[in-house]
Amino acid sequence: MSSKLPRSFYNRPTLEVARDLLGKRIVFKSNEAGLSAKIVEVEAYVGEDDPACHAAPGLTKRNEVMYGKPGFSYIYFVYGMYYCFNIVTERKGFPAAVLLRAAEPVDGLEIMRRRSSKRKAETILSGPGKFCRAFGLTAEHSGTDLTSNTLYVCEGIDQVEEIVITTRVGINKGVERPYRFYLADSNAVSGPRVKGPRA
DNA sequence: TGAATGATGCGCT
DNA sequence: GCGCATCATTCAT
Repeated sequence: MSSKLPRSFYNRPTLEVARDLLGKRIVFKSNEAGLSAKIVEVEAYVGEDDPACHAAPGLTKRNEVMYGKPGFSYIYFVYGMYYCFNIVTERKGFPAAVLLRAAEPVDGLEIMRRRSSKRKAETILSGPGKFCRAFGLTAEHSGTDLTSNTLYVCEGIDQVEEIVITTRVGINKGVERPYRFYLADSNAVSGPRVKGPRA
């Protein structure tokens, strides 16, 4: 078992945390399964001044986790059927988080495949809704401490190579901000690619 | 291979 | 009511 990231990792500027999460491994242990995956695509949502951030309207019941301590999960329900998994960043009181958009299966592929409508490994976790469905994460898991032993991030296995920085996907406000990060050589990235060869 | 669209429910004005 | 940090399916090219 490799080393779990400490809370200090998350208590930093959100754009740095987002970039540094690429290549790391997300781990979820439940009664049903032990799952893990390599993070290949993320987006940053940074404070009340970021119009696309859920904290833009100020503190509400829904977004209160983002105002709390860094290193906790923020999971919300969207479009009537999907969940999105985020990691809270920066100091308590400053609302910011990193959305996990895509990953590559490492452990528990068969269990993820059973929960997915997809067959190929590289498509099972290629999207924020698909990631939560295959991992079995729901609103029940929002507010979980990522320094716990059930849900956490640990050091990556492979060396991180080229990182692409571009604009976020699926939003209508704050579209110009370059807050999306992905690994250029991954075939599991969900959204549009800025450049590069086709898979 | 890409554009359009329906599914489906919650939070907030 | 409307909009939403989505996805799978359907239809067109």
